[in-house]
Amino acid sequence: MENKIFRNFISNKGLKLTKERLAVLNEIFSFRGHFEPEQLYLRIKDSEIKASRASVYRTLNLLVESGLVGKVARTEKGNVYEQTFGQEHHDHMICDRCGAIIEFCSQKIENLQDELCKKNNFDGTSHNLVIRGLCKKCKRTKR
Amino acid sequence: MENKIFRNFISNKGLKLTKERLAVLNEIFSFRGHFEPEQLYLRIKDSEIKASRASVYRTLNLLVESGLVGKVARTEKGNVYEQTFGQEHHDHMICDRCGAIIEFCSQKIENLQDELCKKNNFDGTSHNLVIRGLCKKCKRTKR
DNA sequence: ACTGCAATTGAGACTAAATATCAATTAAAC
DNA sequence: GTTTAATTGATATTTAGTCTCAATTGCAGT
Ligand SMILES: [Mn+2]
Ligand SMILES: [Mn+2]
Ligand SMILES: [Zn+2]
Ligand SMILES: [Zn+2]
Repeated sequence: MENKIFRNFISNKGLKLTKERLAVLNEIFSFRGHFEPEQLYLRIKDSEIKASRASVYRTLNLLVESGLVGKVARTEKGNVYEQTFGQEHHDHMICDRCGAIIEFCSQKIENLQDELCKKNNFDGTSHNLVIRGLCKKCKRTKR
Repeated sequence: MENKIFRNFISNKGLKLTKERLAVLNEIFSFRGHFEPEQLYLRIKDSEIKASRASVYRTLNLLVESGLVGKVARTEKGNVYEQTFGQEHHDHMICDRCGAIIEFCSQKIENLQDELCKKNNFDGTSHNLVIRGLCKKCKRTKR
């Protein structure tokens, strides 16, 4: 399914459907959850059809552009991504100490955002809400 | 005023009030708006009392810890900061076509975020909400 | 199936933000 | 003034991500 959408996206842009791009796509959609480019590359490096670090980064950008993958946040270390196709929309809390990521979704907040867009004559298509702080565990071990 | 708060913070932590730290503080509070560490350093390098790049970064962290300065966002390029003392908190809508930035603040959303943090046992210290789409002007000229 | 060619790949060079090192300096407590 | 631990700054280091470019490959046209 995501495969079909990607093929469509690639062909629409006049690009080529390479085995490396498919390798990245398949690796991402072989599991659920958040991931960093480097980790993704390490997995692909040891898989059947490999792709270089450069290709992983390049394909990742294409996937974000296609809407199949989303950039969750930019942490101290780097970017964090997740598959978005077939996933419920949600936002994130990120622990500044251990990097733990908590997912949440508030329909009330979503509605208020829509309201604010209307009030500002803004045609909102996407949003990104990240709350930072300390997770339950790290809050206890503070200082 | 911010000067006094900083002195207090420094002395409470058993640190030293150096001319370099004061130089960074004063430079930041000499203007309003967002800034990047490198730009700040370049300004300080040419000012009366100088400070090295290392000291600028180190002092910036202290200022964030003290609450006088806030980390606005982590962009592709690096961190963006702003003075928070005496400033109203707000979030942003960004136009994907022309880059226009609309600032807004919703106390209702803020409250809902606090609620969600409590529910998740998360000690939230900051948040970042960006809504993307088309601004009033670009919505009209669509495609 | 063959050809032509622009798009793509990958190894490694490169960039730049941020941190670490450490000898020399300095704030401040006594 | 003396003492001492904190601080500074020049420089080295780290590292996520981009860039380069010769070799390769997907694919449109025949
Ligand atoms: Mn998520
Ligand atoms: Mn806000
Ligand atoms: Zn944590
Ligand atoms: Zn616009």
